[in-house]
Amino acid sequence: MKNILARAEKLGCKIPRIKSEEIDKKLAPVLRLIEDVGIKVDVKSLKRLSEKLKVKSEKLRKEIQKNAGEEFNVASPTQLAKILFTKMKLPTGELKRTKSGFSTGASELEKLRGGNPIIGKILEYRELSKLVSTYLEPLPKIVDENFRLHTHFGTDTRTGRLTSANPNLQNIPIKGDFGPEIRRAFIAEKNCKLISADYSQIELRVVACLSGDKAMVEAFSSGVDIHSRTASELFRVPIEKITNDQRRLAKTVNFGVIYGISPYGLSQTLGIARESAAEYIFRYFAVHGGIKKYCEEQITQAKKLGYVETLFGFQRKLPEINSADRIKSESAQRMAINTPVQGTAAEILKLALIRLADQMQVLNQKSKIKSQNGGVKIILTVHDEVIVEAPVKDAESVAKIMKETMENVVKLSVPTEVEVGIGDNWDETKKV
DNA sequence: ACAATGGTCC
DNA sequence: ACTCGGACCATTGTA
Repeated sequence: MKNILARAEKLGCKIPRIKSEEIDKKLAPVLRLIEDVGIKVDVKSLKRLSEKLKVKSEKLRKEIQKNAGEEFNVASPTQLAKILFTKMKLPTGELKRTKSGFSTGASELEKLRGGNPIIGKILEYRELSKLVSTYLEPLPKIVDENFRLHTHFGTDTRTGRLTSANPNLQNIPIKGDFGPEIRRAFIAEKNCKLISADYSQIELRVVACLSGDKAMVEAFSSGVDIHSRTASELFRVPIEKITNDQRRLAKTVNFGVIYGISPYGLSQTLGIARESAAEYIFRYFAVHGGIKKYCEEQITQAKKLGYVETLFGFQRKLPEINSADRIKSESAQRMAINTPVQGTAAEILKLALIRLADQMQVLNQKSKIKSQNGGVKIILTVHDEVIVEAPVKDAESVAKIMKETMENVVKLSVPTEVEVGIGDNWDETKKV
């Protein structure tokens, strides 16, 4: 059995000769610098939003209790379940169970929407209180004297990804009504811009590369929208006739592939029957034989050698793959599929960070940029994204350099496209 | 102090 | 008889 790097090179990839441990060693000082620089936050707007959402959520709490006809702790899943299912006798037919009773998780409550107006209010209450208690209240308390937040990165993950903690800046909201508003509070210093550069579909591109799947390599090389292409394959419809719903479903299937897809898992996230999910998977693998083969080979290797590895040699042991417990062995099988994908994508980003840090140092030594506003600085990274702060006048050229650098850090068998955006705040960098 | 539950991100 | 991968954090409720 050939290892993953040898296979990739046979497929035409140009991979720098560096091991994952070496990458992490070079990365350490880069991460330290990013942590020390930090990212500026508009504390006032966070506090303003916090107060606003607290008022809204308090109103909702009162309405919920009124509907329930009782004062109880809405934040307590046990008390909430008692109200919904014992007192109000809402239907529990299809609902998932927890150890103590019926689940009140969002995906379960979603099934009860329309059944009673209390459900929507609970979901909205949860959304608002989450934002307030996890982001809006804590973050302003931990900014430094320059209103900057300093995260702490870690490298001790099962796949080689980075972690971010105290605070975690890798799960700052982006969706919903208030996600963008929160991201608008992550701002550039005076006379500076934020530049965000993120790899487009990096994990799927890695799948294409590691598997050599012809249809997928062709899709990425031609530059079509990958989810629409998948939808066209699944529904056997020309790509121009794909509906939004079809594309959304195909997107979920594509993510499923990265995670080590199973009919049950896919049916859960799509909220469809297991049989339908199985049919989609069947169709997917009928078109993407190379990916099917990749999955099988990863499982075979894990069983034989006890581990799987990434393009740069990071290894993850998977002893449970030979377990008699099917739950455990199948879980290990999905890890065997996912770890090389997620891990390789992480390594690509790490290499990009190292190269970017080098380039920034060179840029800052060309005294022009240097003196003004402290020069160009990497201030955050979020799995497939790098955010830089740069003087306004340098923003355009820095953006170009970032795109160029990141796209060329490795040569996969498909293009590694990077999207860049410039703005006064994090949200703005994602627009246009 | 710790597990369970739930939720945010990529 | 039911898990789609990887993280961190808040709250509740039990120990």
